[in-house]
Amino acid sequence: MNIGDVSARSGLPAKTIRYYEDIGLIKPLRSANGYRSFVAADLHKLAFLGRARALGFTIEDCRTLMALYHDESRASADVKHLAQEHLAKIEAKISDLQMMHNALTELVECCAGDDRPDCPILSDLSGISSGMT
Amino acid sequence: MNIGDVSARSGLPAKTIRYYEDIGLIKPLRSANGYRSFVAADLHKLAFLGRARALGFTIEDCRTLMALYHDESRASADVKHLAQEHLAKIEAKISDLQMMHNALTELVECCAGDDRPDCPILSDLSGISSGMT
DNA sequence: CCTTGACCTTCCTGTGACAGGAACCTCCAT
DNA sequence: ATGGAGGTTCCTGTCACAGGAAGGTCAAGG
Repeated sequence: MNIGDVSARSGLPAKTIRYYEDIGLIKPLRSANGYRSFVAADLHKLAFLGRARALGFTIEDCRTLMALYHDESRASADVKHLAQEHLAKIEAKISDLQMMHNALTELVECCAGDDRPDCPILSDLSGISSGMT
Repeated sequence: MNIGDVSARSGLPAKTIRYYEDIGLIKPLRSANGYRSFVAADLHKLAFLGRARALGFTIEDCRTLMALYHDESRASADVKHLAQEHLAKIEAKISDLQMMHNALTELVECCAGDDRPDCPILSDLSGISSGMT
């Protein structure tokens, strides 16, 4: 199977698949013409990677997860631990974004949004302490 | 004022301040010895940038916001519009992260986390359709 | 006067996970 | 033979800086 087919089946761009080979996540064989030649196991790995990436795991996490997947003697605790650390990072990001969202929403609600120049958003950015809690 | 003082007062790393000059966000004067020489207006701009960045605005957004701030004839609608677009992006990111969080939380909760190899997280990643809703 | 150390300068590289595109090769159908 | 759709490698760009090398500058202490 060529990269185009694999791309269509896995939903991953060909660029991404080549990149994954570059960094050693997959090792497809080569045909005589130099084309990458993918087998079912490669497809399976790519699908695994696609799902792990969709859950937000980093490439290095993916590498570890794949290693664990292929390690018959793994402990599920290791997987769970990795996932929990990842969850903590997600929660931190959500928290950051939520705080930005709250602050920005309040400012937006205070802005008239008309053709006059007065703007609480700019006032806030410029360092006016609004005094409102 | 030298970059170290400005860094301490603004809370921005010296690296960041130099970068902001590189990309034209600030234009501090130079002393005879080649050191950057910051005045109050520079400090004010950096504080503005720091707050805008803390709200998650991109550098290009910051550039626009500063231009609007210095434009006496601006319409607050323009500022509000920019902020609302940014808010929409924040909401999209939160939504993405929230979905990851939900999916991952469910998987983590189903994982025993002991020394046995069986792991629903890996099963899911490998493509097992759990059938559970 | 000399040195030490803190501060400053520029310049180059690396980050994460690819996307875009150039230049070129290969295959299949007509 | 040719045209077009695939494939290949390689280089650059993204975003907002961080890290570090190599070297210049300044004030204080011996």
